[in-house]
Amino acid sequence: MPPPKELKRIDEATWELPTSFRAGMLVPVRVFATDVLVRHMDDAVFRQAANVATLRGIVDASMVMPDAHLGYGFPIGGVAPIDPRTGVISPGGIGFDINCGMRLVRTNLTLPEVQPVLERLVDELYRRVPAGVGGQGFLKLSDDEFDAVLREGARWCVAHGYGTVDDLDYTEEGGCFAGADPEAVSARAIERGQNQIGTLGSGNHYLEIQVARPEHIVDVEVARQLGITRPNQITVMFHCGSRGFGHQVASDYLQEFLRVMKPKYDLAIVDRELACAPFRSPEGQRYFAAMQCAANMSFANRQVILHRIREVFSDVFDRSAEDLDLRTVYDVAHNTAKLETHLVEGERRELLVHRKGATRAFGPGMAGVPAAYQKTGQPVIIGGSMETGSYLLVGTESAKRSFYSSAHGSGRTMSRTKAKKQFHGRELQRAMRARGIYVRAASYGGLAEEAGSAYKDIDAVAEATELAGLSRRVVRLTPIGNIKG
DNA sequence: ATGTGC
Repeated sequence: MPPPKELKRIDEATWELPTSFRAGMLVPVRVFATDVLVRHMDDAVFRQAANVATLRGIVDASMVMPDAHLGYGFPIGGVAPIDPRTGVISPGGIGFDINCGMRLVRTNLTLPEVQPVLERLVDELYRRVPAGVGGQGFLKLSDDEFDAVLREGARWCVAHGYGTVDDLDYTEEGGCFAGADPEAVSARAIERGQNQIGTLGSGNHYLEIQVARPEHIVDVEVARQLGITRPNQITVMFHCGSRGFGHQVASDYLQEFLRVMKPKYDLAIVDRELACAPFRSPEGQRYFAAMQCAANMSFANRQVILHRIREVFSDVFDRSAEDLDLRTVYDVAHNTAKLETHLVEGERRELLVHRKGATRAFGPGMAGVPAAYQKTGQPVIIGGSMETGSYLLVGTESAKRSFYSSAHGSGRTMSRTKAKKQFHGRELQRAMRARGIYVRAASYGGLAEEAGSAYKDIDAVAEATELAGLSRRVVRLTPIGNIKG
């Protein structure tokens, strides 16, 4: 389906849908994408983004990132800044997988050192990082310990031997959202999440061994400052979130919001998937506190996964993790809502920025960017499909136009069902091995769903992200080993 | 995304 005829081009990679597009729109829809990406965007994305534009308290625009696709209520790749004094908080604008995010880890190893042991490395990682639906971790936490994880996130992990202070310095918010309150979390969510720390999950969650080929370095100087210094340097990237825990938190509050929305707050919504509550209401505040628990659970999850990665590399290379210089380049969330101060029409305003399938992308010099990256800007990670590669980028000053938000991945072009029919897991695994990518998967059906051709062209997404001014490319990372959830 | 849907 072609994009709606009301969509007007503003510049090379920016488009707008005016408020006349549908009844009730308070602000326009702003789409950041190239001509090709806009033409291939599911038309449901425009409809959903227009629905988001009707939410109480939305400021400036309902925004769409270059990799956007259909989501629950909001598009995946959607950004909505909402006034916290007058507006709402909506779980559909954050996603079921709260603080789903990416972590990039660098090593001082290069391809010739890793190639001979690649299969053993991937097999060991597959053994030590549980993947798949319902996967349970090695960490058995007491009720009190899990409570502390929800309050402290990755900080708890580092305090208990799973990582270094350095990891926290290179994690968004230091790996801990400050307002987390476990009192706001249901017993059922805790039951589901308690044994899931250190697990990858399923769907498009993965753990990947990558190589930074010299010809794929876009900005040598920035790459150097981010620790990518050697030709064919090996990196490890993984993508996962808050597992059943975040899913339960989202489900609990969606139900509650649907009950109270109309009778208690006279909130009318155009799609029930946009269920929301006033941010300042008791229900809104409790969801915000529970959502931050899930964000912290997710930071802890990625921190423990890194600990396992260090153990595996250390075993396989018979060298310490310090000696292998296994360091976090950055850990960044792409499913959150955060209170941030932004400049709107010359006025500084505190806004609740919903980012769903959208990466925070702070520019150089901004508070919240690690000291070592103050000059480069915050690292932004765009995860591609397991066959094609991923990008490391950095935030820019010009990203103020998206409230400092960027793309987060490739975005699907083919439904999971269609991909499963078209591809076969086992064959795909064989074909990938022949092309130099060794992949282990929790399920062959799940592997088929993640075939590279079921996704948008990652190069096109990264290029559009840069053209729209949302961030700047640093290096493209190519997979050589992959663990699929 | 998810002990995968009403």
